[in-house]
Amino acid sequence: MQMTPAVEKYVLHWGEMGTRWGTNRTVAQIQALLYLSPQPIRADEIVELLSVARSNVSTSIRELQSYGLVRMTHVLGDRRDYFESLHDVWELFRVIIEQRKQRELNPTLTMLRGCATEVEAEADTDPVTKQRIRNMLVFIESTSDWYEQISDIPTATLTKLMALGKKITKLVKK
Amino acid sequence: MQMTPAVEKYVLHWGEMGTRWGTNRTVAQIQALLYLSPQPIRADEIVELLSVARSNVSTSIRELQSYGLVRMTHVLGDRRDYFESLHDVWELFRVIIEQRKQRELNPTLTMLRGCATEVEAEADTDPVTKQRIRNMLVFIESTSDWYEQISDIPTATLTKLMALGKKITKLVKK
DNA sequence: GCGTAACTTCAGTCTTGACAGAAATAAGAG
DNA sequence: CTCTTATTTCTGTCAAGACTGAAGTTACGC
Repeated sequence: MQMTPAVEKYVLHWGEMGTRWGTNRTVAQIQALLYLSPQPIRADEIVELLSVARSNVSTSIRELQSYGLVRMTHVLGDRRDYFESLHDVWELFRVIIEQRKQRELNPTLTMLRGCATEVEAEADTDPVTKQRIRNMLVFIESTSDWYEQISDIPTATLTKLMALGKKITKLVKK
Repeated sequence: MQMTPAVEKYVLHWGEMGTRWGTNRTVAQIQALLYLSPQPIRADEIVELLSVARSNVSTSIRELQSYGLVRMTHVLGDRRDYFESLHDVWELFRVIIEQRKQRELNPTLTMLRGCATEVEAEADTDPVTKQRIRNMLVFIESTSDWYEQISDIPTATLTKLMALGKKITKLVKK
């Protein structure tokens, strides 16, 4: 793997975006690097390429592994660890969405269900407020259910569905 | 508006989630409060309810307004500003997604297009890397196009579509 | 026009979390 | 069993940015 200007641009931008997506710059940069790399690469190479501390690479890779975005591999006769990212973009985003669902949607669902029942008993809560809580619950619940169903549709089918775009509404209009 | 236990729980959780979604705790808490409130509320009420500084409320509301999530209203004979959130959950999320698209997807598209052309000229870039950049570009492009088309489908239609779930694949399979 | 009420901007403080470097652990090789 | 190499964990530092309180604006009533 070598840092051509285009690769560098990609990695830096990805790092920037990573900070907006709830992870930190280094984690996102490493993922970008592994995504672009034709071969699995070692931690010490990453240290070189990104100019970050070895310890930082270690913890960042651990994070990426915990998300299921990065795998460790080995080379015969070499005891150092090699790493590679998922390479299929769809698969990549499926994993990311799944993670976000786990960490954001599910806790919110729990909270909303709690609120919805709790609020029934509260006589001093405005009915409008009660309704708003229910509306949000229904929304998050259906988003969650929808995702649950969509997540195991094969990539090829999803691509076709997306290509349909708004034409898809014709199905439901009639 | 009054802070019953359920409302408090909702607001606190929403604030927590807000930090993950790229905004800060107070901004998200205020949005939650305004969403739940049956009537528009004043800045000084928010100060009371959330125990934050007046200045903090001021800047947070400005941020919410800039996103298009919150509107200012007035009461006859009262020169203080009142605020209310969008109340339709679908509308709310449409606005949020649109914002994120602007701030994340669009810049990434620009970067990827730049990289894709730039990389063509680079003889020392591995063909695999080149392909990976193109793949990502295609993915983000189609996501962006898809959203563009979906975004102006009316709520009622979208609800029906989502209710279909994976049944929708039948359309494309044949 | 002066005083006051509503709101905003600004400057400094505090908190959070990313990161580096050092110390600790593990795992082979001889 | 000791030395070396690879990796991880820990601790302290630093920077970004959220938040407060004070100073500054604006606009309205009298």
